[in-house]
Amino acid sequence: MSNISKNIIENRHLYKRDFRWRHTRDPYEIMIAEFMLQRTKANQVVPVYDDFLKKYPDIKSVSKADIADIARIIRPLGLHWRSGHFKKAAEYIIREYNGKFPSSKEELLKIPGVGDYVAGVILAVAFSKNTCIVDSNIARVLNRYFGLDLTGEIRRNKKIVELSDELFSHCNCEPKEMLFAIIDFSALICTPLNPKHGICPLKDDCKFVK
DNA sequence: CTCCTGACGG
DNA sequence: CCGTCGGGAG
Repeated sequence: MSNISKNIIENRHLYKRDFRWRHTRDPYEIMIAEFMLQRTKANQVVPVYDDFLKKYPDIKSVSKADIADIARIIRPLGLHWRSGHFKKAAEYIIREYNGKFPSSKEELLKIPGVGDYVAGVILAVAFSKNTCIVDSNIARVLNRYFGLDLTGEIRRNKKIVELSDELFSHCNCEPKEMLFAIIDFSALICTPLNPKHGICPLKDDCKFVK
């Protein structure tokens, strides 16, 4: 495990991506990005994220927003039922926490629209807390690397969750660095179709290649 | 056709 | 635990 963890960080330059939402530790800006990124490609989110923060720069402005206007802004992303989450989450945080984000997973999970993944990202990025984070990409990488041969919806598989937990606990870096590194690795190298084995820094230890 | 930094209701 | 939501890109 320390091997894959180390390799993913050290070869970061091979698959580095950069996004605006990675330059903030403001939980509000992180939450907005994560809402938009659910089942959605990051490049697709870029212009929408800019538009959204321009109109709704802080949590108070969203709490007073017109949901129809939010829906209009995020329409290019699909999954339009998400538009309600933005306002409900903002209202909830203002009502329960006077506008200041809580820093425990238990509390974060009570925020409308915030599930296991978004809560984990907020903890890791905004509060530098090492927590288990599993998305469909991370699950795919671990499934392949360790030769688990799982199919279908593998994100909630117990073994995958354990491995991800180990992966993050073995990283001697900010948890967000591991998060961004493995997501970029999975998006650019360990792709769903036609993974790029030729330039993959993990191929020597990866059971999927063999 | 599959897939995208998932969350929710049933 | 499982089906579903969704537009856009490849």
